Amino acid sequence: MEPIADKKKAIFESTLELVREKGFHGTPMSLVAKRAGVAAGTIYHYFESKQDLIIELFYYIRDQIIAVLKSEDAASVPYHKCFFRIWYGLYEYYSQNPNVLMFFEQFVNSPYNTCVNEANRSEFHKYLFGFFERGIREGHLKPLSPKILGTLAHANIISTVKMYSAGHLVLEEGELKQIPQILWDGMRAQSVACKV
Amino acid sequence: MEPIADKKKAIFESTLELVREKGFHGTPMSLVAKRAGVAAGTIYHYFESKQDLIIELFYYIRDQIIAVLKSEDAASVPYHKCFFRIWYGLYEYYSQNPNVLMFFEQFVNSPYNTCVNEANRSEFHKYLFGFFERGIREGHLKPLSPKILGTLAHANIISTVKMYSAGHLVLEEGELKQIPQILWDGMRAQSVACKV
Amino acid sequence: MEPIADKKKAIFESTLELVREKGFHGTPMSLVAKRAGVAAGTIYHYFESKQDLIIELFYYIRDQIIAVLKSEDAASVPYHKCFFRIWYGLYEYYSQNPNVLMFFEQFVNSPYNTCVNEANRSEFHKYLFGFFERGIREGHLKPLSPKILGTLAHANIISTVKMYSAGHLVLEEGELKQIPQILWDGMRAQSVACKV
Amino acid sequence: MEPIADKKKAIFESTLELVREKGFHGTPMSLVAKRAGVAAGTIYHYFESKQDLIIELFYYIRDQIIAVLKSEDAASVPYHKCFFRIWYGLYEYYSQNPNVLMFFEQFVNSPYNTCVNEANRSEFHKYLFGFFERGIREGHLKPLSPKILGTLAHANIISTVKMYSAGHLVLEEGELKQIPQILWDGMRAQSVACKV
DNA sequence: CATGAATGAGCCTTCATTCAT
DNA sequence: TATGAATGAAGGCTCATTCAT
Repeated sequence: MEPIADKKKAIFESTLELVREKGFHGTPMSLVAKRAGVAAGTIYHYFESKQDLIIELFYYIRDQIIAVLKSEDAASVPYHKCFFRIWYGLYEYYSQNPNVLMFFEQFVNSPYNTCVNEANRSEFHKYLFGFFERGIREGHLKPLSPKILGTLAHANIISTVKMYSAGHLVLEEGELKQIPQILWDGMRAQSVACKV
Repeated sequence: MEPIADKKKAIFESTLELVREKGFHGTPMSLVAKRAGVAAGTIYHYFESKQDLIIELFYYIRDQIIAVLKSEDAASVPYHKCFFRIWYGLYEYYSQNPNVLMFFEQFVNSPYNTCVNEANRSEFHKYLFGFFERGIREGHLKPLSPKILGTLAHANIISTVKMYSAGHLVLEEGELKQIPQILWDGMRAQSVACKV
Repeated sequence: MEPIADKKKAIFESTLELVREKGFHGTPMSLVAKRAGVAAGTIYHYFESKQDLIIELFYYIRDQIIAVLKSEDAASVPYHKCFFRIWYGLYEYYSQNPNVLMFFEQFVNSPYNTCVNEANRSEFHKYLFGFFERGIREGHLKPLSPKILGTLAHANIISTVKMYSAGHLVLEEGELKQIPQILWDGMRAQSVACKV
Repeated sequence: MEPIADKKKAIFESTLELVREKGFHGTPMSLVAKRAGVAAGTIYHYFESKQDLIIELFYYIRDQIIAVLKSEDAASVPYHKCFFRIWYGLYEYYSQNPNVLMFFEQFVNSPYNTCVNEANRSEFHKYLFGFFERGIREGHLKPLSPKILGTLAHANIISTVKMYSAGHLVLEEGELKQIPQILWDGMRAQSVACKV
């Protein structure tokens, strides 16, 4: 992976900020350019169109998130522990990159989403679902579809971040840690759960 | 609540369809008008501006969802049962009104959202959180913030609907019913859970 | 043929003038609008795009020229006389509508031309060639392809008008009338020509 | 006349091709550069501006055409024969260089044309008209203005080439040769014509 | 109330031209 | 000489909104 050109990165960051502040529609290319410190025309050296910029930005972010997933998943660590590490890893990433989260949410519910081919879109899901598939196979989780468990888990993380961002979540000492616990309690194989 | 004028409703439905098909940005007033079978100017007799139309539509939908909540909640029914009835009620509603769900998701992540005052926005949450507050108070659920439980539950429902809409969810006999079960298992008071 | 809306005609005339003055490329829609006395957006009520405007204008003009042809051709008049009447008729029309001529020349040598389907483009030629076909059939003209004779005749007329417009043609009493004479002398059946 | 630098010639040829394919407006400097195999900036070492490139290209072509004229005109050859040789010479040149013809036609009807001073523009005409002036003086042609005869003759040639390029001209054995004949029959002094 | 032609600000995009390397 | 990334003015087009009918 070669390093991304400075200007290109500046354009990405500028877009990310503006989309959060004003939404896709409220983010003209002229403003993206100004905040990135480049001329309007310059964007078109790096991206074919606004749509292309948005989609490439999506890939750029997706790769970051995949990197988080990979760094927290390890076959050598007990599954239970990985589960919580991934939860916290993604939680941290999204919390510290609120621009990313809002961009992602808007992207998914936008017409741009339909322009991303299936293979590219689910690169992230491949990793995520893989982790849950393993949990099911090894008997840690309820025997449902990995897609279902993965999707629900991700939704749980994102909702938590959004509550926090919106100021609705009081982060008392122990409150945050109970949220992945709810998820785990719901998903773990019940026989194990009640053996205690 | 007086009944909504026919044209107003037609405009609402037209907007809802178009926003799903083309997103906010791809939904010009002229198209809303055409599909609603009215002239462009007519919309401005019912709504002050496009923003006003969007926000009023948000309220219109929110009220439908609140109605679902109310119809499934009943103090006379065991809490556990209400929980699942609400889950299924909202699941059904969103499934059968996919326009609504996409509109909602887009609305929340749009600049329009910031124009809705806090009181109005949380009308729905008041009911939702109230239900979870009761569950905690009566000892059915883990003693967390009702906001957290309510938000997580709603995210769980919406994710399920979206999986289904995207065709990722195989609705085998028993698969669907396990999803609210995951939620319940995660949220219920653990002492109770393992007493069995 | 219903009368053309006032605004539409104003846009046509404005375009015609500007294209002569500044060429296709030097004629922005904003200027077309300003000179036509309408707003820029208004043009797009009447035409889908700049290309559409140009092409419709082409048809508009073509119909005027066809009308000239038709008004001068008459089976009841001796062929020789019709020939000269048509020559003068077109010459007059082009001379008095120099905007039209320059537009036409530019249109033919522009990429827009390829957007006009064959049938539409040759509506004018159908009439023109028809006249020469008759001349050949009746033995007035050399037995060549009517397409060739028609095309050469039209080029002759246009060249004459352009010389005049450029100021290169001194319109002495008898000079102009010798030009169609050259054409006629070249095209008429030789046996007849030298019988005299 | 020093020989033209290789790159300069490549730029000329590239421009010529592109103008035919896409018209003036559809021929950006960046594309000219790419097809010529040079960088965009390089063009500006050879030409001051796009306008300068176009105008210099016009002269470049004009000189080629003048060369054709000169090579076919010879005082030692009977006038009648020269007339046909020039006709065929130009016809051949334009037919084999269709890029040239389209460029020329577009140039004449473009705003660039007004930038060429009169003296330069009519360099070609000087030769052309000179030939017809001689024809008149020597009694071979009708006693009209040489400008008129020359212009009509040139238009006749160009029309023929364009018919051929468009595929409208069936080049049967004898058909082509009748076209300059038409021209000659029209222009030659009539007393001579009918003496036969 | 209803209409829809008209408006014009603002957006995405192109492209002739420059200049640091 | 040669390069090509960068510039930014200008153009085509959209669309929320108005208003005369």
